[in-house]
Amino acid sequence: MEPNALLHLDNQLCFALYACAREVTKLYRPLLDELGLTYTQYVTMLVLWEKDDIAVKTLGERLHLDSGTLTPLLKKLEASDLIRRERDREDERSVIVRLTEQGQSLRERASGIPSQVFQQTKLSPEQIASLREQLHELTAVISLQEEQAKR
Amino acid sequence: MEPNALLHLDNQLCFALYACAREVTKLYRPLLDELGLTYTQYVTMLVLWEKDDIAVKTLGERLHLDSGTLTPLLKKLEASDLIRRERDREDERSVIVRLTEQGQSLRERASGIPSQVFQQTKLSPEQIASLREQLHELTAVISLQEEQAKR
DNA sequence: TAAAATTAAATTTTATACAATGTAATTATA
DNA sequence: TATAATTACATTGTATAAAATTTAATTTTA
Repeated sequence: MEPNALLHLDNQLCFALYACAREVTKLYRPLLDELGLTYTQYVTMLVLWEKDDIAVKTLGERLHLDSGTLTPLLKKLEASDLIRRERDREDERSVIVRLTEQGQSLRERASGIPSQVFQQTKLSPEQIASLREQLHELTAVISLQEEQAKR
Repeated sequence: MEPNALLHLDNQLCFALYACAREVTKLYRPLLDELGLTYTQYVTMLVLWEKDDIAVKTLGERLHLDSGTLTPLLKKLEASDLIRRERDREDERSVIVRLTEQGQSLRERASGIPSQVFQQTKLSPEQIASLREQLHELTAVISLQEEQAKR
């Protein structure tokens, strides 16, 4: 093997992931601009479109994001009238997020986005699904490691 | 098919990538802390360890990063005495980056990192290689799309 | 049940990302 | 060859990310 091949950029899975994730995000930008959303705001809305009336904590677990990222992001979505934030009366430590009418209806305008991006990837639905599952598994393994590392 | 299944978070390849990339980066953090590097600084050093004496432009193409990200990052690496930045005398528009002695020698301290991370992924070398190649291909396809979109 | 521990958000700090703009140097062209 | 176009980098502004700290609320426990 070549000397130090393990340190070569193109041999790093981490870099392949890092670069690919950013390129894919870039594909969304022009589409999301029309909705007035950033990519992170978009995935936040995806979660809420599936089920709103959830705590910031729950959102964070779903998105792998903590309050340092979510709090300002949610305030912006609230300023755009897409969501409302309200303290949970049962447990005042929690903040509950719910969609406004506008937030609900934005879903329709977003509904065409996945297929538009899909076309640009030039991958088959099977390739997409396979890649997605490999990544989900890897993410799950790593999340578990990090969970355990905390103890 | 379920209504709007295309908009479900777990069906998005983009989110699988986005979440996985961040989790993998988190795995590196404790290891890179010992070297005093952030993840982006680490991949920058990987490029330079392969070949230094290159322009910021070249670095950016290799890393898919622009000067808005690289300029401050390189200034920090210079402040840490790992690199030097110098105008190209042949073409004063370019800035050439080269490793210092310290930058060179940091390579040895970094050499064990890839295998340490590899172990934590619980993937076989073949699975890693396969996933990496799928991501490289997808990145290449998308980069090409974006290249063409500019015209 | 009062004190200690835990939890959920918010805040602060540091470091990316990237679009848009500015500037200086270089190259192309009328 | 003067000027227009291009190029490389730096700067500015906006939006993440994530660690660390703070605050307020809730739960556990001695």
